[in-house]
Amino acid sequence: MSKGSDTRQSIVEEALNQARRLGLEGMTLGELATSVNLSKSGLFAHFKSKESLQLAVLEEAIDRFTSDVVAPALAKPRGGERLQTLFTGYVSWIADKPWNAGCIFISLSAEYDDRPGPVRDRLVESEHQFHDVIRRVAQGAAERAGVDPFDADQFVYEFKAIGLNLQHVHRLLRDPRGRERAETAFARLRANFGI
Amino acid sequence: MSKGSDTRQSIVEEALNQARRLGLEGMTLGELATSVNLSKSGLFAHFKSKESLQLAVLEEAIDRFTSDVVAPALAKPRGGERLQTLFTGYVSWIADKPWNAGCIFISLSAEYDDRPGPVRDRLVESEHQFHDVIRRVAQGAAERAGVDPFDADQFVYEFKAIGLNLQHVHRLLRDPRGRERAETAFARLRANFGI
DNA sequence: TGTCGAACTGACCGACCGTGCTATTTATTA
DNA sequence: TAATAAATAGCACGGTCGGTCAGTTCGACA
Repeated sequence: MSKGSDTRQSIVEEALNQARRLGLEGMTLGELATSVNLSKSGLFAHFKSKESLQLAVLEEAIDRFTSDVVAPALAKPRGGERLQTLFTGYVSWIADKPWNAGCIFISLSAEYDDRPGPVRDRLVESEHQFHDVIRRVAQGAAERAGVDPFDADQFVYEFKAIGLNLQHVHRLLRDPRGRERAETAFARLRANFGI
Repeated sequence: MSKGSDTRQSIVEEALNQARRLGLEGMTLGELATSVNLSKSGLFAHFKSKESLQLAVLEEAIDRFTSDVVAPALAKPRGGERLQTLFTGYVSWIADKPWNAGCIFISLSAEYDDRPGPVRDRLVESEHQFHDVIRRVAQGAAERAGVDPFDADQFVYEFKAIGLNLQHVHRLLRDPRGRERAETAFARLRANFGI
C-alpha cells in the first residue's frame, strides 16, 4: 500500500491539471501517461476505465476545494466574518492559485451539462453541497445580524453569480480587474441583504 | 449560388446544435454528416477544414444573438426600457429557446479559455462587443435618470454575472426557479445603480 | 536470500478521427 | 439539349483513441 498508491496519486494530480485545460473528456490517457512517465497500459492498470479516472479526478478536486475554501471559512466564528472568508476563499480559488488556473467545477459544468452519467451526477451533487454551505453560512450571518426574513436561496444565487463571472472575466477575457469587481459586487450584495 | 449555399446553411445549423451539446471540439464531422444526410467528404468539401466550420458556426451564433437579443433592445427608446429589454432578451436567450438549450457562448468560453487560436480570438471579440452593448445601453439609462457618476463597467460585470449563473442553474442543476432569481437580482441591481 | 504478488511494459485491437484524391452525379447555363 | 461547372460520393491515408493481454521487472516480506 505504498508504491502503487503513490503512483496513483501522482496520476490523479497530473490528470487534474490536464482536465482543467482540456476537460475530463478531452484529456487523453496517452498524453497523461507520457506526463507521468508511465506506459499507457501501466497507467490504465490503476483505473479500470477512463470514467473511473475521471471520477477520481473529480473527487480530488472536491477534496481540495473543501480544504482550501470551505474549511478555512468554517474555522471562523459564525457571522459576517465567516461569510466574508468563504467568499474571499472562493475568489482566491478561482483567480489566485497558480496550479489551479481557474475553477474546474465551472469548466466541468459547461462540459457535462448535457452529458448524462456518473461524472455529471457527482458534479451536480458537489454543487448542491457547496450551495448548502453558502446557504448555511449566510443564514448564520443573517441570524447574527437580526435579519428576518432572509431569502437565503436568492443570496446563494447572487454569491455564485459573482464567482462565475469572475472565472469568465479572468480566464477568457484575461481582465485583471475582475477580482476587484467581484469584491465590489459582493460588498454591495452584503449591504443589500444587511449581513 | 443556390443549392450549395442551402446545404452549407443546413450544415451550419445542425453543427450549431451539436456544438451546444458536445462543444466545437467534441463535435465530429462524421456524426455531423450523418445528421444532415451527407457523406463525410461531401460535407467536408464545403469547408476546407474543421476549424473553418467551427468559425462558421460561431459566426452563425453571433448573428442569431444579434438579431434575437441585441436588435430588439436597440429598437426600444433609450433608457430603462431599452435596458430591461436587453436583459429580458438575454435571459430568454439562455433559458427559453427550445432549439437553443442554453447560451453557446458560455459553453464555448469554458471550452476555449485555454485553447489559443482563431476560434478563441473571435469568441473574445464577440464577448467584448456584447460588453460594449451592455455598457452603452446602461450608460444611456444612467444619463436619462440623471445618475452621475455611473460605474458602467461594474454594472456590466454584474449584468453578465446574473446571466452566467442562470445558465449554470438552468442547465446543470435543472432548477426551474433560476429565471425568477435572475429577474429578482436584476431588479435590485437596477435599484442599486438608480437606473 | 528466495519467493510471490503487485506494478509495469510493449505489442496489439477495432473504431473513429480529420483530411485528401478521384470519380460520379446533379444543377446551371449557353 | 448539350456543355460546363458545382456538388457529392467512395475510398484510402496516417494518426490517435480507449482498452486488452501476455509477459517482464521490481519491491516487500518470510
